[in-house]
Amino acid sequence: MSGMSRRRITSKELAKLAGVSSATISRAFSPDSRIGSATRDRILAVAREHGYQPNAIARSLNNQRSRLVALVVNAIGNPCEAEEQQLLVHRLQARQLLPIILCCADHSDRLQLMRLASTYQVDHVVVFSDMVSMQDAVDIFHTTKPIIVSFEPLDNENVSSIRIDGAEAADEIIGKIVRDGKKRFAYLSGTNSSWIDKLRRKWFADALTKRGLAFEAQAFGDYSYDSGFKEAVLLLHRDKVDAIICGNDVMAIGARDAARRVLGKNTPDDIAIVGQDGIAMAAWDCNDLTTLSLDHVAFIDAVVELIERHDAEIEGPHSITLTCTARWGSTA
Amino acid sequence: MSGMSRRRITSKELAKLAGVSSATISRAFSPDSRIGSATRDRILAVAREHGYQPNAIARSLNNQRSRLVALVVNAIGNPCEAEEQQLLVHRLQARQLLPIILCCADHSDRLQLMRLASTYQVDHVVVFSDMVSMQDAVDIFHTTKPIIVSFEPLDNENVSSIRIDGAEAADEIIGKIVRDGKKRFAYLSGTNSSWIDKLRRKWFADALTKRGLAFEAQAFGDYSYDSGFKEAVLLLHRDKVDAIICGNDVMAIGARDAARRVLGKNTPDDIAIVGQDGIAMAAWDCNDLTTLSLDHVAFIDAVVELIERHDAEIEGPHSITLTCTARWGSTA
DNA sequence: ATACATTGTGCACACGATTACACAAACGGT
DNA sequence: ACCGTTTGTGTAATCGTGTGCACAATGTAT
Repeated sequence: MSGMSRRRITSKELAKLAGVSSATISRAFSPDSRIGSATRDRILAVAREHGYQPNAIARSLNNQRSRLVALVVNAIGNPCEAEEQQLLVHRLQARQLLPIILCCADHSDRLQLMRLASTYQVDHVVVFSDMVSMQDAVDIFHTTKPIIVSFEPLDNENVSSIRIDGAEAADEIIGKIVRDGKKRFAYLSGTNSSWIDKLRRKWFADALTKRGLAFEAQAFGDYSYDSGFKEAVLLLHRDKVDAIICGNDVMAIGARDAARRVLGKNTPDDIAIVGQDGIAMAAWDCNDLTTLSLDHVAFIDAVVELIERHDAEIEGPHSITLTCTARWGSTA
Repeated sequence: MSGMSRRRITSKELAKLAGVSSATISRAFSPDSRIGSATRDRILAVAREHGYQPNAIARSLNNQRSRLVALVVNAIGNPCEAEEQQLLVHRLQARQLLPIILCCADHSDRLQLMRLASTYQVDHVVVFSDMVSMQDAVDIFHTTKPIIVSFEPLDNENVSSIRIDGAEAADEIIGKIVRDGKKRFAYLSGTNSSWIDKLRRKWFADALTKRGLAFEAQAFGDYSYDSGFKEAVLLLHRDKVDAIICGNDVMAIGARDAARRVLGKNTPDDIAIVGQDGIAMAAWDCNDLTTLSLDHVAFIDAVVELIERHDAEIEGPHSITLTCTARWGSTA
C-alpha cells in the first residue's frame, strides 16, 4: 500500500531492475542524450512502477547547479512585500526553480542566515529586503557567482539591480495636495534609514522644495500597521501636520485609522495621507488609498529577466529602471 | 577584493592549506568529534581567511538529511495564510532549517510541484494548503519518511495533524447573531469543497440547527477579497440574506465592503458578517471584524512540536487539537 | 617497565547522480 | 568487401562531505 514508507530507490538499484547500467538510467531522465527510445520507455516504465525519481541533491552536487533561489525579504506577513513575492515564486516555479525564503525581520543575525543559505549553493539570490546592505550580501554570496537583484545599486560584476523612479509621480501627488491647501508635511519612514527609504523620501522632498516647502517632521516606523498608527498619532498631535507621506501602504492605512479614530480627522479634507507600493489592498473599497504605485508585474518581469540573463551567462551586471505612477484614492 | 568572485574553496583544498587531511577539516566543523582543540582553532582560522564553509549539498547527500522543509501553501500573498507562514519560517530559521515554499494557487499542476520538491529530499513537509489532498501528499512524499502536518487527518504512520475545534466558538457567535434578530444565513466558502472548509461550515451549521435554523444559501469564493465582494453582492441581492459567515477574514472584509458600497447596508445593524482565522488585519480599526479566531502562535507551536517529535524519531503519527475562540468586532 | 585506555589524525569508501571516454553494433556509400 | 559515421551502452571518474577503521602517540594504572 501507499501507506508504507519504503526507502527511496536509487539509480543503481533501478538499473539492476531494468537490466541496464546506472548511466543509462541517468540518460533516460536527461531529455537530449543518446539513448534508444525503446530503452528509455522501458526504464521510465520501471521507474514509475517503483516510484523512482532522480535525487536532486546528488544531481546538484555533480552539476554545480542546485536550481535553488534565495529570496531575502523583510517579512512574508506584510502584504506590501507579499504580493511581489507571490508573483516571483510563481515565475520561479514555472521554471522549475525552488525558492528558499530568508526572512530578515525575524532573524536576529541576518548575516548568519544568509551564510547558511549560501552553503546550499543557491543559483541566484534576490534581495528584496532593505535591512541588509548589498555589500554584505555580495561578501557572503560572491563565491557562488549568483545574480543579486535589488533596489540598491552596487558597482559589482555580480550585482544586477532594478532602479525605480518615482520623482514624477511624487511631484504629481504633492502638487495635488498643495493645491488642496495642505501646508505641513511629514514623512513616515519604514526603516531607520535604508537606501531605498532615503531615495523615496527624496522624491517627495524635491517636490516640496520646488514649491518652497519642506518636511516639517519625520518619524520612523517598521512598515507595520501598528507603527503607522502609533507614529501618526504623534505626528498629528505633537507636530500638527496636515499631510503624511508614508513609506508603504500598510503604514498609510494605520495612519489613516489613527487620524480618524484618535484625532477625529478625516481624509482628504482634514488631512492628506499617501501610501507607497500600490498593493491590491490599497485599492480595497475600505481603504481607497492614494499611493505612489509600482507595477508589480513589470517589477517581477524585470527580476525574472535579470535572472534569465544570468542563466544564459550573459556577462556583467545589468540594470533596469521602472517608473512609478500615482494611483488616486480618497485619502489625498 | 570582495568584488572578485572566486570559485568556492573545497574541503580538500583547505586541507592542503592547513596541512591536514580533508577528514580533519570535516571534524573541525562537527561540534563533537575527536579533534585537538589547537588543530580546530587553526583550521577555523584558515577557513575564515579563505571564506570556506562546508558545502551543504554534499553534506546532505552524505548525511541523508537536507535540513530543508517543504511548505505547501495556497498563496503567500493572502494575509490569512501569511501570518502563520511568517511565524513558522521564523521558528524554522531558529533551528537552522530552510523553508522551501510551494505555492499551490499559482501552479497548474500541484502534484508535479510537490514531486519536484520531493526530489530535494526535504526532511519535513508541512501542508497548509487545502487544495491538495493528504493522500496525494503522502503518495508523493512517503519515500523520504517526512512528517506531514496539516488539518486533514489521515490514518498513516507518517502523517501527524493538527485538529482544530471551533464548534463552541461558532455556537457562541451564531447565538449572538440570532439574538440580534438575524434570520437568513449564508455560508461563503473559500474553496469548492475542501476537508477543512466542510468542517468549518459544519460548526456553524450545527449551531444553526440547534436553534431551528439552517443556511439559506451557500456561495463559493477563492479566499480573496474580490471573490468575497462579488459573492456577497449575489447573496445579498439575490438571496436576501442578512448574515454571512465567511471562510476567512479577507473574504469577510470584501463582503462587508460589498454590503456597504453596493447595497448600502451597514454592519451590524442591517447585516452581520463573520470572518475566520483571526488575523491581525481583522482587528485593524478600519475592519474591526467579528471572527472565529485561531491562536496562531499556539498553532505554530504545535506544528513545531510535531516536527521536533519527528526529528527525535519518536514513532508514529501524532495529533494535537486546538480550540478556536470568538473575537468580537463591530460586524456582528 | 608493562599493559591498557584515550586522543588525534589519515586513509578510503560511501552518498547518488552525471558524463567523458571507450567500444561494439548497425548502417550507408562507394 | 571495406571504411567511416552514427547509435547505444557500459566503465570509471567526479562532485564535496562525513565517518568507520586503523594506527601512532600520549596518558594512566599497576
